[in-house]
Amino acid sequence: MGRQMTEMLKGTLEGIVLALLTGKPAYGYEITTLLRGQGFTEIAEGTVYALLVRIEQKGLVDVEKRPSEKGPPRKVYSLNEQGEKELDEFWNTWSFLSERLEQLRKAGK
Amino acid sequence: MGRQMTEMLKGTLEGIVLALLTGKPAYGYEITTLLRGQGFTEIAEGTVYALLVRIEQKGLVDVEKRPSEKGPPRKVYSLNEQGEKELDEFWNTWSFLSERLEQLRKAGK
DNA sequence: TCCACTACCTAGCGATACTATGTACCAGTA
DNA sequence: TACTGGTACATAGTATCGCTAGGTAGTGGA
Repeated sequence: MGRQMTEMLKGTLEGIVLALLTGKPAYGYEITTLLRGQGFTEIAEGTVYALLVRIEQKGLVDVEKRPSEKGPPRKVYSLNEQGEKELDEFWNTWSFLSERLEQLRKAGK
Repeated sequence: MGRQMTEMLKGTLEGIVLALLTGKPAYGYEITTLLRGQGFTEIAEGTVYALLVRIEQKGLVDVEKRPSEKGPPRKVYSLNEQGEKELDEFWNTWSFLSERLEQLRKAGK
């Protein structure tokens, strides 16, 4: 992963995962492959699991264990009310930053 | 500063400062007030100086010391060729992330 | 003399993504 | 049986970066 991308993902990756969970619960392995499918090809598996532990401890998601046909049981995460609130704030923060950066980009050329 | 914003600035603040420097050299105190003027009202002064040290050590900027009428001498930073290259990469990384997030936002509602 | 503004700098801290590695379950196959 | 590969989760250690909380120094005005 590029150094820039690694740093830029700090803070945004959590929002990305929360966004992925809106409406459709998912488990860690699934989230990793989802991210890879969306172009985040170099996200480390361990990064995702560590993030999931964090958002669970922050109380942003509910967890349910479900058996899998193909391996160890899955931990399915679903966004709860607090998680939705956090996601709202994330979009607000993102919008602010995004607008400032687009202005800067325009000004630059 | 909000926790989310603090984390999201990681990686982007460097790009923001490099963008501010395109075409118009500036010194640290000036950059801090510029940032404040653009809405980043809570950027800590120390953060800016530490960042400037970093981008200088990475060779992204040239530095020139100039006397000031109102205080200690200023260190004026100007973007060099390598800095412009880094800024290009920054915009690429930003664009990638930005597009993914806008897709996610659309999908979410 | 004291305060405010200008201007720069730094040590220590907290949060987060990455690296590297380990564990475990199952199916197919040689 | 033994091996391989895919599924699925977990974590210790590291590096980076922004913030906190100070400090130093020059100038001018109350």
